[in-house]
Amino acid sequence: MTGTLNKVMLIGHTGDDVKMHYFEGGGSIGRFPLATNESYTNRTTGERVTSTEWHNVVVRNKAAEICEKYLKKGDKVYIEGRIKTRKWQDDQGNERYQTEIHCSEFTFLTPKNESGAEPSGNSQASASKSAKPKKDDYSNRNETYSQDEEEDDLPF
Amino acid sequence: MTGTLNKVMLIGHTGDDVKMHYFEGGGSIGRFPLATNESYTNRTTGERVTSTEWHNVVVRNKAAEICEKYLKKGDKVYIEGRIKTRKWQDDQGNERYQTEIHCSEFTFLTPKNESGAEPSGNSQASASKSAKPKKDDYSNRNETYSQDEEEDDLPF
Amino acid sequence: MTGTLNKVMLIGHTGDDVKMHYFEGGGSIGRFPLATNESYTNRTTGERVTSTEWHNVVVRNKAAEICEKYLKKGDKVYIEGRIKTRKWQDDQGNERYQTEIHCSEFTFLTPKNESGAEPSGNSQASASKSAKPKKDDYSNRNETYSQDEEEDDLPF
Amino acid sequence: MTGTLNKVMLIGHTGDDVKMHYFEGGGSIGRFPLATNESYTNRTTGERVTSTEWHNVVVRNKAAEICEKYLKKGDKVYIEGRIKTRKWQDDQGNERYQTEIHCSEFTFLTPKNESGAEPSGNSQASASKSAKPKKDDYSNRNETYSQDEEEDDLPF
DNA sequence: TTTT
DNA sequence: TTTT
Repeated sequence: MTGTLNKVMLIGHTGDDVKMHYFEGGGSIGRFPLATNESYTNRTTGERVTSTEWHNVVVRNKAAEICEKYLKKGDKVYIEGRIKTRKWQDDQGNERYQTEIHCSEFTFLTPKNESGAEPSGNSQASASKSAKPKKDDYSNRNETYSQDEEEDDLPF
Repeated sequence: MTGTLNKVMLIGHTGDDVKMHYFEGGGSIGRFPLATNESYTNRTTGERVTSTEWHNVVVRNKAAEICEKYLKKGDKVYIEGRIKTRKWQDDQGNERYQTEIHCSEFTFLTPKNESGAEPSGNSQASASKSAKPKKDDYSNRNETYSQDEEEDDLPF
Repeated sequence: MTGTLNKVMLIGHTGDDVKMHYFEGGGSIGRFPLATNESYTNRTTGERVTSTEWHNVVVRNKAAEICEKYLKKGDKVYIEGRIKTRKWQDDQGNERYQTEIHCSEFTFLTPKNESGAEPSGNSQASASKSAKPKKDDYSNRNETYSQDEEEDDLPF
Repeated sequence: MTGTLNKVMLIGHTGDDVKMHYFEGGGSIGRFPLATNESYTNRTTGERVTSTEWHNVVVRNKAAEICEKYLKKGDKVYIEGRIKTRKWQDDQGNERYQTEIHCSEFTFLTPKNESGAEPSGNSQASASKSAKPKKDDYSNRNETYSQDEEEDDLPF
């Protein structure tokens, strides 16, 4: 609302497989860590320094299921979404914050035959069979997936 | 390094003035909170829900000084940068994390005469006087500022 | 398809009102020019040079109608979309190309009371009345609008 | 100037090698075509349609040389830059327009050993030898390159 | 702590 | 054709 923008674009490698969590109403979310790298030259020492930044990526519903199915640890992926910081309490009662990337769009960048684990069967089969595929039909692994932002209102 | 991308683009309103911190070597950083808003309709209740996301923006050196000078609490601004999560220890010795947006580019979006506080003097004066302005000369408030990413290697 | 990305993000001022075109099947498109500005210092002369870039923005259906209603000549707006180059033939039979920005998301950045022309009536009224607003209900001018990318397959 | 934004982000495959052009003063530009793909389902026929969009990418100076050296036809690359439409006259005296993507940043996405043609020698050698590498030293193919936007004022 |  |  009110003319603001909250947009994140990442290209990185996943640090783990997608961990799914299913809700009672039928919704689901998937989570996985994504690493991006920075490298720069330290001005005083002239040394090349590399550092890794880890992002907590969150995907929902159909998109989560697609990621769980096709995205394997170590794969390269483009992620678009927004930043969301969740507040929680640790066991000492302290307020803690966790910043997450809520993903609205993604594109797999690891070539199909190089992915850590490959789904069996042909992921491209279904599209030609269905005259009017639903919006969340994801028949082709090699496609940009765009999450329908309004498809749910899960409490997170 | 290795073909990754870590990019954030925000349009929001600042929640406070820029707080500066100066280092001994001459470097400086500025920090300010930036609010973005989300609004969606709760599917079950049909209610319109609005929520605010707060981002910790960090700017460095010359860019920090420009923001301190021209950016006032409540102003609208476009921020581009990267996500960086800093680790720190609280007084109980727990590891804590703080996610920041390290700004590399910004554009003021609040019209000049509407800004909360206006700098005295003419911010456009210097450019025409100097035949070869330095890269970090920011003579015009109404310009996109692009931080020279390699200009320092401050320990943050 | 195949893991590509085609993304444009613009903040600029509209050079004209939105021109609508209605199709027989009920679809519509709107077009308007958007100006972005660049300014840099000529290295040899030390002069400050300003240049304007004009973008041909194309919006469709409901989004087009919202833009037509609320976006006036001179307004500032954030536009997100993709680049599309259309081929056409001029009257001498030459192949010509026109590059357009097909808009999928936008956010008005001109404060409500400053817009060139204001719609009469309260644009915020409808949301609270309808328990389950349709996705393309745009009851609030001050909101990011996200076009449903798959809602049509118009031949352009 | 004046708080505008002109940003393009592409991930695509190059359609050709980089064509270089050298200026007398020492500057250079490189040009290459970049393909992005779109695929959607035609609503009436239910058919899967794929279309390719070609972008004219322009890089300058050091960045151009790096692209010429490391980027081969068919490689996947991330390109960031701005849209610029050039006006020219055809031989019939008609005004023609050509839209280009002026690249300010890029990241190679094709794994090193898969690129069409590999540079001989070790592209990582130079950094460790020089204590204070120049900003435009590009010792590592696997890095995001950020063009110094103000390094020249070529007339294009 | 912002804004509409 | 916009804006500052």
